[in-house]
Amino acid sequence: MKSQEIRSEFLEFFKKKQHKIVASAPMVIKDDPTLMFTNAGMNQFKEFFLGNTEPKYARIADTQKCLRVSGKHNDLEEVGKDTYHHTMFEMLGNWSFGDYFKKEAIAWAWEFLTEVCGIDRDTLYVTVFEGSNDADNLEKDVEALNLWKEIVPESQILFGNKKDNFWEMGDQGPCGPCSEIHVDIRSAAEKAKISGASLVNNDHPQVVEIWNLVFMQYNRKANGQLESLPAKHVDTGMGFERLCMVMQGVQSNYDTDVFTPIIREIETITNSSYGKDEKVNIAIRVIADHIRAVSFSIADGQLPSNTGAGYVIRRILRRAIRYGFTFLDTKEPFMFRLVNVLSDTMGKAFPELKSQKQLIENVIKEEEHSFLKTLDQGLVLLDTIISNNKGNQIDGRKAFELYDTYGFPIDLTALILQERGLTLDEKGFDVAMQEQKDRSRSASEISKEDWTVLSKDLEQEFVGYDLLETNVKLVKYRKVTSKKDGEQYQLVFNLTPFYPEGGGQVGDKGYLEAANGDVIYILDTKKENNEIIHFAKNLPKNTAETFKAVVDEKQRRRTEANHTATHLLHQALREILGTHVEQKGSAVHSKYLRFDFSHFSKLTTDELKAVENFVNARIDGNLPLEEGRNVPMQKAIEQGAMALFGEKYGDAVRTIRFGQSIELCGGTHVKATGDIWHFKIKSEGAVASGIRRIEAITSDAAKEFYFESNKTLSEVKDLLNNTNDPVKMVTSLQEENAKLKKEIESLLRDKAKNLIGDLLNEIETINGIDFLAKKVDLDAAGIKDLSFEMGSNKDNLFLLLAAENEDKALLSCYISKELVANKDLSAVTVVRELGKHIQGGGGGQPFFATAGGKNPGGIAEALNNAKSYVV
RNA sequence: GGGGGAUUAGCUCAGCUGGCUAGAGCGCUUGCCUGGCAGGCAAGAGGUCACCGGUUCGACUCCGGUAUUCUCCA
Repeated sequence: MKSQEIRSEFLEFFKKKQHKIVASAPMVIKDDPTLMFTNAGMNQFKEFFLGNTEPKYARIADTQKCLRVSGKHNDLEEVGKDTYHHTMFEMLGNWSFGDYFKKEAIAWAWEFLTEVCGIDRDTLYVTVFEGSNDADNLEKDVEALNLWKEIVPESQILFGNKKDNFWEMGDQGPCGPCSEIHVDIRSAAEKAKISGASLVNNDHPQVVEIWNLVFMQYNRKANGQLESLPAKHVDTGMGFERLCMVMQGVQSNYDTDVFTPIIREIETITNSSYGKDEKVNIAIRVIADHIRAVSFSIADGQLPSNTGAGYVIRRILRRAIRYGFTFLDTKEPFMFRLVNVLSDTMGKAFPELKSQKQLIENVIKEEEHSFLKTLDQGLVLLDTIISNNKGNQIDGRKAFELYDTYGFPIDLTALILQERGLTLDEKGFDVAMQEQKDRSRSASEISKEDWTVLSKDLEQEFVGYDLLETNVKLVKYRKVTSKKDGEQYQLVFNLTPFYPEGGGQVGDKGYLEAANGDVIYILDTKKENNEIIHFAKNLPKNTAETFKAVVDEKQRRRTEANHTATHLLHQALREILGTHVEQKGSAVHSKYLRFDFSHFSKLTTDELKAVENFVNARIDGNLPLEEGRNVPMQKAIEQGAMALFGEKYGDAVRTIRFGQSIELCGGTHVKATGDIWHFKIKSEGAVASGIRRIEAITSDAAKEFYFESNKTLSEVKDLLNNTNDPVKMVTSLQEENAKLKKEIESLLRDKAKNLIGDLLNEIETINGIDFLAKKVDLDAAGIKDLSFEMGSNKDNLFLLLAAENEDKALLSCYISKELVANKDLSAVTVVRELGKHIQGGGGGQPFFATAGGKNPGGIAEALNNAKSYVV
């Protein structure tokens, strides 16, 4: 069976069991601070398990793209070395939210594998949780055991410990026992030698887990205790690539038709072959895996960058480039050429790959380019380190610096050292790395207390679209402590006018007012697992009373103007540049807006002007806001609303329309475009290959901008005697200035010549040395010029010049190089010794030195004593 | 968010421990030479040494801050 069919058979199977089939959520997570990427099929349903939101369907099934590269599940460095680890993979899953439980989950899993997929029953093993004797004191999962006994021979049922058979998504949150299904795909001969049962959960590449059925029945609290969940859920996950391996009768995920087209392409592009040399095999697997992870992330709108999720993507891409560089001898960008075949094979199930193909290629190519440059630079630096090194071990700290500051991969360093017969001080490197980690951790340490729940109000309504002020009651709160912000309280209300940060728009600020007039400031508002969390410095004294919640109106109004302007800008760009323009990021603050979009070249001045005019024309039109709340997704799309890739939308969406601009948007907007007042682009530039950024201002900020530039202009005009053409005036002033400068220069040159002439005449010859000590009326630079000029006229010159400037004394001494060499004279000693008379010190080079001092009265004395050096 | 590095001519970069009248290669301008292959020779223009402040007789160089950017950690 082809992988495409396996995927659709799975979805079809559960559709028949009354499951709603939903689309994969984006792989990059945007509204959960605890997680950067979707790392399990259940992520998009987390809020249902936590009970923050009521699910619309009790049964759901899907295929979810996942990425495991950081945090608890970190497989990155394993990928490629074996045949079954991946960064990105698909997770097939079926869910029950308070609906069916263990009985159906077990029976259906078995039915799908044995009847739909036709997998031999004798090759399957199942595991059941054995219970635990630790603090949790959990019982054996007898319920699951009995259910399995009905369909599987007991010899194929095994017991698993807490590590393998008790699933937890993190330190806190829902959890429960699980049953795994493993499959033994070894040859008959090998099966005869060792029983499959003894190899389950033993990292055998051909006895692998393919499906995990999790039975969520507990909630883990911050203090580590478990409490029973009111409604029990089922969460299952089956590795798609592994299932394909079993179904296609091959021994490795990389031999399934999910990967073979990519591998063939790598072989062609890099002129290598898979299956001969293990080092090459590893490199090819790394590249085949990573190109998927990176391409999907970019399609989800996450570009490689140097922070957060973007940094993880960059690291994955660089790891692949590195393997190519070392083992496939690729010294030019090549990964971007794989996007084509990837989009051909997976574009059907994931259309974002097809529509974003050009962008994905551009971004990857650009990254490859810059990393190859980093490698080049690193190779040079490593060469210098090696040639300056004594002994045959390289200091670990040096290697760490190379890695930390210049981004040169440590394994490449080790490899190169090995080739040259040197060793790396790995301990020193590890120590330095640990120090770096400790620094980062202590800087970002954050501790959260358990929520104090005051009432069980499930619906936390957002009323901020209509109200900026309303009475609220506290539902729950907790204290969080971090090094950066100190102690803060997170507050959740039954309803709130505060907009939580999202869709690029910043969270609202404002305050809470108690009945007695006490005020608590709300510093920021964010969304976490579909709850609106308000950040405050203090906790109200009486948490039970009703508060007046007031949003900072000025900031909100300005932000709204910028948000609406962002929509109009988006429309303008698509209208003027073309429909290839897609939003790639957006930041809406009260002071400015920032909009990133896909476009291939720099905008011309004319285009920028046209965009500005387009937006301002719509502002002049004073288009009213037409808001649709709870519009069915399908209907919104039919109306022409723009949905963004990498965003998660529900079935009912909110549409925002101003004239012809319609977007799906949860943000807040002006009542009519006239409120924006004016739109002004401040800058346009590139953020990545194929991505441009526009920064702009509106309303008060635009007023301020014009006020300021107008003020400057009037001041300039004022200075130019109120001319009505300041540009012409300044141009002619500049020309005149340049002319005058030249004239002054030549005059000064003449003057210096005369001065030099005079001074040359004053020189007395003492013992064959041309000597002169004199006070002149010049600054330090002038004296230097003069000295060097005179020095070029005389070969045996001893020149001491002094000057007085702003109550300070300056001495400078020039001694021709011949004298320095032959007579053992040094200008440095001269100025140091004579400097005493002016209460100062100095230095320089043997043939020219200067000294400064606080006592101009001593200049005469210093000049008088100069002669002693030549007599 | 935290650490480290970088910012010098249009471009790519030197400039050690504070004192060199801030340099090189490429590019540019001008002139001359020349049957070519990045033509040769000569002359020249081009610098707020990122910005602000401090230390010092003296800062491209040292210290603090800001901006931009690279990089590592989270």
